[in-house]
Amino acid sequence: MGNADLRDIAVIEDVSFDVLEGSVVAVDAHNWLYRYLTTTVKWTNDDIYTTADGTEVANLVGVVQGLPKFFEADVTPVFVFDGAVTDLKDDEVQRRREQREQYEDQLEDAREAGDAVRVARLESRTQRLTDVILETTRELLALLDVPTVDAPAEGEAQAAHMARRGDVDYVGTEDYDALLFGAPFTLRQLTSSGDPELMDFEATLAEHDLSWEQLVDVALLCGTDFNDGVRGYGPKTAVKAVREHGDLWGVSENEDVYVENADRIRELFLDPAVTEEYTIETSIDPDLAAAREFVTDQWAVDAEEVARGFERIESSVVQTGLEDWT
DNA sequence: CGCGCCTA
DNA sequence: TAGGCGCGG
Repeated sequence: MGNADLRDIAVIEDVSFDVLEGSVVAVDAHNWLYRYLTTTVKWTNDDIYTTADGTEVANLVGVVQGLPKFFEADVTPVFVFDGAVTDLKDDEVQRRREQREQYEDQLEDAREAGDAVRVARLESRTQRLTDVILETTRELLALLDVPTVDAPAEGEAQAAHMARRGDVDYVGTEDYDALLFGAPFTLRQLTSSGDPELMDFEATLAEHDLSWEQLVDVALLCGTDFNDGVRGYGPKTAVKAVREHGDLWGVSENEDVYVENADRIRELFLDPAVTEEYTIETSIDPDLAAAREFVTDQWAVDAEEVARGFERIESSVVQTGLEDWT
């Protein structure tokens, strides 16, 4: 079920944060948040991020700690939020829900058995983006004057569309799917401490002598978020087959393979629901006092947890502003 | 080369 | 979740 197969096909290089200076990145908000909640927060005490009534607000800490990385590199993030899920995605959502319930059962067992390592591992999988998390993230970003865009459907598709139009320079997501949505340049590992990876769409097509449509067909054979791959087809065989037979239909006729919903999934990647009704304001003027009040008073996050993050936001945004005026 | 299993 | 290893085709 390999999305990771795409990694073998993609042309990826390490870049330094310096080269991103002055650029705009359309960040897949759900992907970024999920990443933050499962990596950063996992190692720390849950209680810090939970309000008195048990509401999880670790996302607020994640936003405050995660934004300085962008600002200090003089990179403007645009957070793109998912809209409605497609029918196909519903299946996937359902599948994940079932899997999550399974994990939660296992988590119970592990807790009872006192297996701390297992508990930590399972906890990272049962994280989820609640309505409260999404809503409070939006509110905090608004207070910090960070631009957001609401996608009609897939946030990743919307981000890719914005990049294709030239309204942003990069898509930011861990997901290799961005390549299938035709995002020209995708940045991975924006949440981790090391250098980001840059995935190059045109270079990927050129490397394998494929068109965009053919690349999607290759992915359909290997497997995507929306379909299981065809048994026996990995990156190498799939590329070879598509090039030999032109497209998925050619492969189907000649090699007796069948991909369910192929035409719908193809369309999902090649012509997804996106909007051009958005504005991206790159000069950021955060209301830090209001943001602090929101996080530490309204949501009762320990002020010490976010003090350093707010300081970094304050100094980096002020510096950026000064640079802009010179 | 693909895949499943395992470990970090 | 990614990367390495050994099997089987």
